[in-house]
Amino acid sequence: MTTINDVAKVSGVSIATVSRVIHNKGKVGDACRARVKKIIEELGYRPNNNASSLAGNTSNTIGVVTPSISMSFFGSLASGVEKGARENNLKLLMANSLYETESELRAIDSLRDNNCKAIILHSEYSDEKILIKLAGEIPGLVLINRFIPEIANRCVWLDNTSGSQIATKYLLDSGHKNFAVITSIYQNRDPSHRVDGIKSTLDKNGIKLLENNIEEASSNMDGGEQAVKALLAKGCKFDALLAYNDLMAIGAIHALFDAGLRVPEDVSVIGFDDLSIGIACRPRLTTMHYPIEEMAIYATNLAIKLSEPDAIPSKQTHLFIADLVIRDSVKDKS
Amino acid sequence: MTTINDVAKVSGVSIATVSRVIHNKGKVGDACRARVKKIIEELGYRPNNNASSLAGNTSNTIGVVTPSISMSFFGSLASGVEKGARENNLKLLMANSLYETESELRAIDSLRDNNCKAIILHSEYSDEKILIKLAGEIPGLVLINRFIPEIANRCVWLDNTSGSQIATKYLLDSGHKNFAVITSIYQNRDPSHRVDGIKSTLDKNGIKLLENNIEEASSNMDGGEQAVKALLAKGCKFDALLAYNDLMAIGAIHALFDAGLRVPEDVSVIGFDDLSIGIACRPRLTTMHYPIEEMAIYATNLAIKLSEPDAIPSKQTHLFIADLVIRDSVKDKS
DNA sequence: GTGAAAGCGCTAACAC
DNA sequence: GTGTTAGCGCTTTCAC
Repeated sequence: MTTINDVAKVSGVSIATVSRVIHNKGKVGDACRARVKKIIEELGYRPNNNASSLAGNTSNTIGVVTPSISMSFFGSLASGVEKGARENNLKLLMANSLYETESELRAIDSLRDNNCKAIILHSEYSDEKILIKLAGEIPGLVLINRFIPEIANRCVWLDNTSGSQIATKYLLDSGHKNFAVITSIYQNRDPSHRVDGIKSTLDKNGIKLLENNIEEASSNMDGGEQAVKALLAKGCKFDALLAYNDLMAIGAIHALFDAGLRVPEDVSVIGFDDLSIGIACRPRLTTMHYPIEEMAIYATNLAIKLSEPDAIPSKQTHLFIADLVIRDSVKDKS
Repeated sequence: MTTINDVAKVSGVSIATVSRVIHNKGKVGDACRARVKKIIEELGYRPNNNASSLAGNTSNTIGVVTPSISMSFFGSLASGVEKGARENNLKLLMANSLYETESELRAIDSLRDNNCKAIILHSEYSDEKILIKLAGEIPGLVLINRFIPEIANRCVWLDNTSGSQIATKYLLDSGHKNFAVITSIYQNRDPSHRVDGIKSTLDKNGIKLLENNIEEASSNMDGGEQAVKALLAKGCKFDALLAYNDLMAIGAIHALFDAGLRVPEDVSVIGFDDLSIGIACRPRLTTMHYPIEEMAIYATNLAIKLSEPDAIPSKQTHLFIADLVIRDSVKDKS
């Protein structure tokens, strides 16, 4: 393995000079710089990141922790962080948190051990106190998809409420009158915000969403099917169905179809997230676009900025808005 | 930041002893070991990975490079590597290669700079020579989804030919007679092997697959739609359609449906890969399961083994077999 | 059993 | 402009 010493020796300069030309800083004579560059090239020298991280007390890695990278949504998230990292010439360290607070914490620790410059954390299960403490300890920590007022500036999140308001409004505008909602059994954060958005919009338009028309289930395709079956079994009548997310929406479409109902002719269905799976079903799913990749890139840049020693604290939070993707699962009755 | 020195000082021993208790090796008195452990706990000490990598000339990271982590298939791959890494107490470094040889190489280099112990590489665009050279330089390099005879032992791959043979056989056994194939415009490796498997199986059963019944397109949903439209436009008649992958298969189902053909009543469709998207369409897709996550875990363990200094070279290659997942897109006419 | 000490490859003062 | 040098936090040989 060729080291900075080898380069220095061959080029007949000191390692300090080599270091200077590598990082393009400090003063180096033009001829000297050119020669060293050439030697580096010839020798195929590449700096050892571990050594420079150790010596410089920084690292060129950024970490991301998500529950499970194999899920489409988190794949997009990771992809965004990777892009951001690449643009900033950083390496990406990844850890799965596996949907529970204990392993989530372990994942974060493992990234810290590697001296990550910044960490993007999608935390679902750790409570706010822990996260606030963590944020205090790690300057480059940014939360994605979660808002905690005390560390507002470290949060990159989506306005779920306005998202579902837009969806509801769209259904209303296209002439729907009887609404049903299928949502997650875990009525915390996102699910509850989305339901709130629906209720408030309906309220404003003089429509009361009956509790009977809300069904909770797992937030996946199966859950969607089950929820719709339950709704139907209760004798619930509706011409518009708002699903917590795309997975549930697709399950819902299947259940509706199995029950002899046509989408969107009999029932309009709208999802949330805009996963690529939304164009695999028929009708293609109308949904709210969750700009997760864009948010992840943003979060990455933010985290890098915050990790710098001269970062200026701010009270600004970083809120994104979902927008409507119109496809074929909603009928225009207006 | 608390270092090994702090721990040593507080426990009144040398750093050598602390290092010994951390790694559970070498001889340390019981009382001493217990005390040091306690102090480590109390101080919340965590070893600095960069320092130990540097000093020990190894690292605790494993790298994975795939074209694009946001695609479902590669998400599963990465997920497998992550699992393998976690089981071995390693961190995962990730890099996207973006579908071209130049950035693929850059990605690999960036992982090497970090002293990765092992690297799992899904390479589509680099040629064999480069990969063979790379394998020579990096003991812990394992290729996934690619077979290169010269470095057979470093390849974890799938038997695409047998996979499509199984699929074809299934269609034959269920009474289909008229076959059509939609495949990728890039007829290298996987796509051509899969087509080969189909042709040979058909041949053996006295059926000739007409060139006219093979259509090439992009290997995604749109490509699947286009290919089927082209087939239909040519006046091609078929009751069984083999798609290069699930994405194309789903596109095909849509195109068939749009043309007024029912799946599977009029045409049976079979995919390949077993992406989760296969249950989002109706009928649910019958397909070949590509055990990519399992393969990735296997590859990770292999790479770790190979990276060890006393690794024994072997001529064994690591071949996996796809198996049939029967759902609803194939009709039993037998 | 335990400690001293020599690096690992690099960065960043500081000196010239 | 360029070189010297003191570490960064750790592993590992070698003494005792």
